[in-house]
Amino acid sequence: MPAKTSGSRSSAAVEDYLERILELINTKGYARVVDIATSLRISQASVTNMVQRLDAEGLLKYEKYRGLVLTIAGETLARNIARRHELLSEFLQLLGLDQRVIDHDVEGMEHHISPATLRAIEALTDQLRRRPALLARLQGAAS
Amino acid sequence: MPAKTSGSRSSAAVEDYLERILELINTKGYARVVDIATSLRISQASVTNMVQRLDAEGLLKYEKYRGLVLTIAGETLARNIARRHELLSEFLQLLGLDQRVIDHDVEGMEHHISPATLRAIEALTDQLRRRPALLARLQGAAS
DNA sequence: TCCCTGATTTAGGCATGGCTAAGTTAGTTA
DNA sequence: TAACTAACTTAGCCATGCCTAAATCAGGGA
Ligand SMILES: [Mn+2]
Ligand SMILES: [Mn+2]
Ligand SMILES: [Mn+2]
Ligand SMILES: [Mn+2]
Repeated sequence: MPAKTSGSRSSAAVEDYLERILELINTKGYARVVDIATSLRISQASVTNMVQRLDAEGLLKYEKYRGLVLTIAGETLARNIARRHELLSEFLQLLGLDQRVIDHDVEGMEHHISPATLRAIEALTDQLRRRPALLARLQGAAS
Repeated sequence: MPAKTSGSRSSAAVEDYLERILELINTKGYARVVDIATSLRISQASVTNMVQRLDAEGLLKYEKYRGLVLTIAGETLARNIARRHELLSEFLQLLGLDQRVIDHDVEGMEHHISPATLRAIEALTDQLRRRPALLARLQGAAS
């Protein structure tokens, strides 16, 4: 595994971990292995493994048996994926989709949205919010 | 590897292979290992491997050193993913995004769109086509 | 018919990201 | 302070997919 200065793109798994870790820190103040595992519905062993990898990649600081904190790089990535999640979710909510469907689809789609696409969907969402009539016409297709 | 009667969800890789195979068959009448490899930019060895797996899963019929044909199940899946690709692509084109960005994002997103979301985006696309004014207001954010 | 060569397959590896089972650690509690 | 236990780590596996290098096959030309 190279030193990973800044080049390599993050995988969907890495993004999901960082997103969840940030969320846990924001809601309960810390993110322990067991919390992350429960939240992502994977084993504690898998979390330990990934956390050690994220530490090696400089996305968080980890002390064995103790705890972890995101680095600036890690928090930046986490906020970025969180934003994609949030925006996509709002967009699909506007279309009247069932929240379970939204949660499922967004969790996958969020990893494949480039900045330009994100901006475009954001702009569209803004416009749609001002056009309830148009949105009403969409409801027939929802969920 | 279980018999795979019908239950297990297809992976993104499987969907990409099937989509490309169908496209090759539609454009040049057949899909050879070398064509699939070139088209997906992966090695011929990887294609042979996957093709044998798809045969085992009943998604296509494969004769070693000869050729392959999609089964009904395989063609159904292929048409399904092709449709998701097409629809997402049209939607993003409407938003004025650069085609390279679209191709890249769609290739990833298409694997995470459930039927309900697909219908909703389809309905939205239909409505947007009739509202050039609204779309014009979006162009500032594009690519 | 025999050979050449492009197409294909096989063999062996590697990275990612999961899992279970079996220890280890450390904070709480008696 | 000694032990209990929840949290954590380690060890060893597995599936998915992709790779390169080394065979093998098969169709067309000499
Ligand atoms: Mn996700
Ligand atoms: Mn997410
Ligand atoms: Mn794809
Ligand atoms: Mn596609």
